[in-house]
Amino acid sequence: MKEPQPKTAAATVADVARLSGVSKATAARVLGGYGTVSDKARDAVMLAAQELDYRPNELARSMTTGRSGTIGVVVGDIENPFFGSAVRGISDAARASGFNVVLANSGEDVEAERVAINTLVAKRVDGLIVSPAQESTVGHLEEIGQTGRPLVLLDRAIAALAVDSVTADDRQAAEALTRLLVERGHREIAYVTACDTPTHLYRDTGDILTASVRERIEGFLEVGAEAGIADMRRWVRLGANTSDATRRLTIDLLREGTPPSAIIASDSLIALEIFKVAREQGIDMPGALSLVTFHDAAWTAVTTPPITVVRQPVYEMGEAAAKMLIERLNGEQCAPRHLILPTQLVERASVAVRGHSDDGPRIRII
Amino acid sequence: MKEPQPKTAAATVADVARLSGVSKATAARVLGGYGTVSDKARDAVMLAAQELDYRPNELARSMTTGRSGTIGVVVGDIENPFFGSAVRGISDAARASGFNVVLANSGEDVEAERVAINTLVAKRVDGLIVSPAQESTVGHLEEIGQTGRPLVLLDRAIAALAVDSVTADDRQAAEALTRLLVERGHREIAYVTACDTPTHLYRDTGDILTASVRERIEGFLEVGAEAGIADMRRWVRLGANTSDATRRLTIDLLREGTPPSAIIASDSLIALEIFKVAREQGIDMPGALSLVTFHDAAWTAVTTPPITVVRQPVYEMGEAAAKMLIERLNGEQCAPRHLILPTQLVERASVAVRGHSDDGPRIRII
DNA sequence: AGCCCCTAAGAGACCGGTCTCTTTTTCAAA
DNA sequence: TTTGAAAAAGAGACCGGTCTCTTAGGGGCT
Repeated sequence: MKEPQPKTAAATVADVARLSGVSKATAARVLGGYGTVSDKARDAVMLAAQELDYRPNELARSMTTGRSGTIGVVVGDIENPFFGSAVRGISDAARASGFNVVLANSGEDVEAERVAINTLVAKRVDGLIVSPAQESTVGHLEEIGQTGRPLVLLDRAIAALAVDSVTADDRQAAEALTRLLVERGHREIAYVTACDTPTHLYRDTGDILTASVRERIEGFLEVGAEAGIADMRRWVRLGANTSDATRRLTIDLLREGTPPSAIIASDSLIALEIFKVAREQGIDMPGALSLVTFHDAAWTAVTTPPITVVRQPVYEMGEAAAKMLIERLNGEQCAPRHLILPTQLVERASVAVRGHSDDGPRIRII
Repeated sequence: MKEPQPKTAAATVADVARLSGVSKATAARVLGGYGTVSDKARDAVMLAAQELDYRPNELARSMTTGRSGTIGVVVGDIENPFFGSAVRGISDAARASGFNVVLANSGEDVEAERVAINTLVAKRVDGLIVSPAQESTVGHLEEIGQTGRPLVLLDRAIAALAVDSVTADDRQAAEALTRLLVERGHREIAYVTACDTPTHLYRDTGDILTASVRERIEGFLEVGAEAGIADMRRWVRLGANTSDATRRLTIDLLREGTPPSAIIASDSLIALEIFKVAREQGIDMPGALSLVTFHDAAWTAVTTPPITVVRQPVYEMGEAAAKMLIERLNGEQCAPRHLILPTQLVERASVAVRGHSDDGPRIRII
């Protein structure tokens, strides 16, 4: 029935036209599904197309139409389940509207991010969804707008950039988490994040170049201040961007003169590593150490104790970002929109109640 | 210095040529980095390019060169950490060789897979990496070859297809897992997989359309037979392809007259759900139920008890697949290669020793 | 029959690069 | 100075589609 023709070059519209005895224009109309064509011509063309195993060349099509039907996505690390879910949301929404996804990993490195964006623009993606590594370096993001392509920021908004964004309500979430701990009697609460500064030290929120993390730290500090905890800032720990770094940082933290009685992890990868360290060191959880984290990763529900988390609607964030982008591609011209999705505190069992007398069990690592 | 020109159409080689006062061909030589050009001309062109904020159009370039510098990847579900790691491996290797990745989710549905492949071919990806949903339907995979594009199968080989593949040693892994359980005295061992048949019933390995799973079940059955366990086949359970399905299936399994004393989960998503069910039902693990799984997902190390797993080199599998594909793209012409990476049994604490007297604790769910 | 409108089809430019082929320039050796 | 080969630059076809513009037919209406 169908003859495989491995060596022959792929059939083109012109080939089909020739075989079916119509002009290239008519064949193109049938194959491209536009214009008006008689049934007779249509049948002839379709037959010839099948005969030649014609496959349209989207590249050529994109070239003339100026639309590639492709959206570029740049995330920090697709291996992180957070981005895994987000990309799935993006990709489902994109497919529903006939778009494809080109994926690039930045490894949270701005330079890699810049290169990736340039490549994607060169490939003529119709629009981009980016989870920017840093807020301070935005030149490459601004350039996207200059090329006339819409951009949607995912998970991390940048105030200086007048573009759409989809984020979770990080500030509120951090406040809820911190307040929970404070209400349970905790006063030594550490906040551990993958974000980093050149000195690896935290002085003020201006140091933090990732909006979502900054918001969280602000919420954390504010609730601490409200509760009258002195020098809350010293409890912020940066640079937990690899499992090794997290491990070292956690051990150092727990070895200090006054170790924290509770830790807030900025993402589930960090929480996992902290959990492992605590378990290895034989630290009773939550008795001696409470742990809460952002991102309701699948595993947080099955540990002993299960972890209290803030659930971010990650899949939905990805989905919303893609939908926003596609609206822009369909001509939506409104002012930049900032969609902030609500989070949900999921209380499980990783937070202990501490007496105010400060006589709870103490961690001791040698 | 640089003038943003938002409304102006993107600058082309011809524009740059005009401004710099050279021919289009010369400008193209400079911008495209080929041919020989005088320093004077080069400088003029570069200056003009900067002035106009020239950005190359990869689409146009691909059209003439016939190479898009893009590889298409079709996986079942990017949300599954298994594929997350694999895609990261692919994407890192691809980038190292200057390739981009277009990602498509099949949702383990052959029809969606077919559509995705057609789209990717239409987009003129240089080659594809596919984790095929079914072994029985290969027409769309064969067509890839007919278009002259190399294909590498990931995680699931298909004997009928003469193409490269990268898999883990599933057979050996299943044998190791089953043998471990048998040696610990287990004789009622269930195997739970996401694969399914039209009847949802398992008769023989011919029913299983995913090579990796078939190999695993064969290994499972063989070790069972060696151990003299009667009718091992009845312990194979299919259709755990959503968390709800897994949950129902697990509860049914544990309610049977003779429930299993151990379960082998075919992937970490299934294991997670089984673990949750066991915990909810108050089943002592491993005392009343042992659990082992394929895929050393991050969480398996932190549960109580931690789960004994088979570690597959997932990232490396993705990496190897991409490297193989790129070799083909660079003209490698050898016969199809089948790379089988070794797995590793990671013994943790989810397997109990059972006495031969069959008097261990029994599961009872009402 | 004459006129008009509408459908169908063809011709050919165009998108933005690459690449071949040809012509001009450069420069060193004779 | 002449000569010749190599280097540099230009002209224009080409990739495979889309799309505009033009021309050829086919009723319906007066």
